[in-house]
This record gives sequence, C-alpha cells and structure tokens, in this order.
Amino acid sequence: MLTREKIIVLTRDLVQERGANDFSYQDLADQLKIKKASIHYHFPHKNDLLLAVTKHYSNELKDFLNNLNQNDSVKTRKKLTKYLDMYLELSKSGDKLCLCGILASEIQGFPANLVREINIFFQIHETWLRKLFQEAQENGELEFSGSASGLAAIFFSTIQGALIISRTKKDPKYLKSVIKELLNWV
Amino acid sequence: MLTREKIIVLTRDLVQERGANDFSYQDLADQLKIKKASIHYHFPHKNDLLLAVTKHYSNELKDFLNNLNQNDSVKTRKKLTKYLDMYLELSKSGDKLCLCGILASEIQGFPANLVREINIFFQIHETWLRKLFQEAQENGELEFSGSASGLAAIFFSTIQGALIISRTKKDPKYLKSVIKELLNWV
DNA sequence: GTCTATACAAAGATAGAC
DNA sequence: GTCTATCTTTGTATAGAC
Repeated sequence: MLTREKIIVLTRDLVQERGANDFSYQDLADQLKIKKASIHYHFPHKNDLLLAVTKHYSNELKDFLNNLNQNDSVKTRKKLTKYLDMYLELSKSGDKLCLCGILASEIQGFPANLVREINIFFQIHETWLRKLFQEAQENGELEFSGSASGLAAIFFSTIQGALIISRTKKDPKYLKSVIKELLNWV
Repeated sequence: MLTREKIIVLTRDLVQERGANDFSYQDLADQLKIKKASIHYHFPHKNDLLLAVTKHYSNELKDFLNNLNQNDSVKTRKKLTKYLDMYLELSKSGDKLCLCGILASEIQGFPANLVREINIFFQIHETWLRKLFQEAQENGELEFSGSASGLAAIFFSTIQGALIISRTKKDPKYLKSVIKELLNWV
C-alpha cells in the first residue's frame, strides 16, 4: 500500500477512536515507522489530512451502498438490515464511532471545506435511506406514518446517537436493542 | 459568583461548543480575566475540572426534571414536550451540544471516574424517560409497541444524534422536525 | 486566593540534505 | 519521498511571593 494511503487508513482509525483533536502526526509517525516530516510531505496541514480521510470514508460508503443497491431483487427489509449491520459491526469494535459522527461533534474550528465534506457524508446516508423508504412505501413493502425523509432522519440520528451512548456504556447490546426497536416501527 | 463557580460555568459553555480537547486553561483565564495559575488552584488537573463540570451539569438536569415532576397534574405529553424543548433551546444557540454527548464522543483517554459520571448523566435521562413512558402506558395516556425502556433509549439516542447533525447542517429545523416525527410515534 | 515566573513536553510546521 | 534538524507556539503544571 502507498504511504499516502497507509496514512489515510491509520488516521481514519485513530479519529474514529480518539477524535481529530486527540491524535497527532507523531502518533501516525510512530505507528507507521516513518517520520513526522514524511507525513507533512503528503499532507502539509492536519486539515488537509482530515479532508482526505473524510473523502475516503465517503467513497467507501458509496461503494457499500452501491453494492447494496446492485441486487434489485433483495427485499427492502433485508437491505435495511445489511445497512444497520454495518453499524453493529462498528459497535462491536468497542472503541470506534462513525468517523463523521465524531468529526461533527468537534466541528467548531474546522475549515469550511471540511464541514462541507462531513455534510456530504450525512447527505449520502439520508438520501439513500429516504429513497429506500419511499420506494418501499410506494410498493407496499413497508408501512409507516409520516414522511420517508422524516423516517430517514430518525434512523440516521438514532444510530449516530446510539453509537456514542453504546460505547460510553461499553455495551454493544445497547445499539443492538435500539436498532431492534427501530425496526419494529416499520 | 465565586471564581470556582465562574470557572465551572464557562468551562461548561466552552466544552459544549468545542469539546474537552479543544479548550485550554488559557482560554478560561483570558475570558475570566484571571491567570492560569488561579484556575490550577481550584482545579489542579484538567480532568478535575471536567469532572466538576459534569457533576454540575447533572445536578442542573436533576433540578430540571424534579421541577417537571413536581406538578403531577401535568399531562405526560406536556411533560415530554417540555423535556424536548430543553434541546430545542440548546439547538437554537447554533454552537452548542449536550455536554455529555460531546464528552462521550471524546471518551477515550478520560479517567474512569469521569466516564462513570457521564454514564450517570445518561442514566438519569433514560430512567426519567422510561418511568414517564411506563406510567403513561399503564394509565393509557400513551400508546406504543415495544418496551418503555426501549422507547426511552430511542428518544434519548435520537436527540443526541440529531443535535450533532443539526449543528453540522447549521439547521435547527432539522432537530425540530426529528422531534416532531418522534412525537408522532407515541 | 491570586499573582509572577518558570519548567517541561508536545504539537504543528518548515528548510534543506540525501 | 524520506530523512535530520530546527523553530515556534501552546498546553499543562508547579514553586513561591504577595
């Protein structure tokens, strides 16, 4: 793997664990066994690195969702379950949050382009969920009161919140039960 | 107000805006027009300060909830609305999150006693919500499928998540619509 | 209880050799 | 593209005078 890519992947992990304000180029250098100056060569400023990591994370998400959409015969509920499984997996790690969830909580002090990128990530989620709910409502696969976009916002907010609370409680079952409860509502 | 108290209140504000890893004793000293050393007199280590702030925040919450519980004649839905209004107010500030929500997202690296205090805060919320839902279900004021504790977890997670997302979008209406959607479900 | 002064480490960043 | 060396600023913290 290219050094540039290694830096991005490791940063992603560190941010998901500790946040953007609690990891340093020194941490990266130590773990990658290179020097700080080498990292500055690839990403002169920390915000450059955070921006690249966020874009990388969004691209991974797009791939994941495209993959889910690929197979049209898959039932809506099955797609939804696979989507939610992604977060259950994350929660099982015990020490990670959604990259953009944690970045969003530190957003004051970030430059505008990074804020924009985090919002794009949120938008990808909500758009995917909204379309899923919309189509499922139209073809009668799911039933719910309220709008598809409202339901999408609820699902996404709940997961982001539950991830944080679940980790704090050191109890992955918390997220699991919240997700189960959510699924009972559609 | 005593200096000690001033420090706590200002720290609370700064943490709600920027998080625990992005404010310093220097920031406090500048805004309070005292010297860093004076703050170290009251709170030798930063974690001492964060612990005091968290306890203070929990006490404010307890007062608020006790106040709500005071008047038994108030309808459940009204109590719930007042509870949720607290977060709508917070969201209107445009730059603050729930203190414990933001602390929880930075929890790696905090000492055990601080983690415990954050969990206590979460517990207060969930217990209050659970009891509210439980009693309302028993006396028929509210109807919902699933357990009262599950509903409490959903409400609390959703609010925490929506606060973060709402601020990132710079759109307090996001939280507002999520709350409206939640209320449609009970 | 607040101040001045200071210590010490770490963070973000750059210059220039290889 | 990576290194050594260095710079500057900031953060956390303590000692000791007032």
